[in-house]
Amino acid sequence: MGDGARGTPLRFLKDLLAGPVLPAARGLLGCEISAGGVTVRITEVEAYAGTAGDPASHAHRGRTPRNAIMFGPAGFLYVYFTYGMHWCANVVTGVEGEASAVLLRAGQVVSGLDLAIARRRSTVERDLARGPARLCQALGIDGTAYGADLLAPDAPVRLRLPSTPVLESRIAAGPRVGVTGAHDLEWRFWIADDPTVSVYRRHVPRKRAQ
DNA sequence: CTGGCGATTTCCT
DNA sequence: GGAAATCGCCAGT
Repeated sequence: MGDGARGTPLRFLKDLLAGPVLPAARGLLGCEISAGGVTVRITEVEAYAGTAGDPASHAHRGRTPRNAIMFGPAGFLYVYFTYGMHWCANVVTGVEGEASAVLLRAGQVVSGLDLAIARRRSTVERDLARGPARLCQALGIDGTAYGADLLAPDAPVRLRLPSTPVLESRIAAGPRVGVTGAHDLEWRFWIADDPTVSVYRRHVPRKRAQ
């Protein structure tokens, strides 16, 4: 049974996610994520290296109840609550214990448009999943989806490869959004010229900052 | 178009 | 107690 999966799209996706986080992040572009009757084509992601010297990662200071799922195997969903009201979704990547993950920053709603519009205030189709919190809202993802197996057919949140892969030449890279430090790392990836990619805003400290 | 700011809860020091 | 991988609304250019 296990050998029967060799060479299949599922196996390809598993291997992609189990590998280094930067190729995994690039490979997630164009993939489709489905939840709550809505499917979104991923157009923008950010890589986080977990414990491997990335101060911006939630796992940088070690395992906590919130980030525990990141320390497990690849292909599971890490969702976190932030700014008092927003949920954001990550795909856990790499090997067990490494805690790397890819933040899903934006996408294009490709099915379940009515449901997505109902969950969001905006009726502007381009903005339905433009931003990590908006993407979760459009898909109806919240804390109950924490730890979902994205590759299981009966999971509440599912991930699948694109029907037509995104060409490497169409992938753009830049610094991560909202991250206080590590502006030199270009670990944000998006599909060039896609209108659903979120607008880049450099992180501005609210009060005094260094 | 750009930039500023309030909302509101959880997590961690 | 303070910051946080954000968003939507507001004002000014």
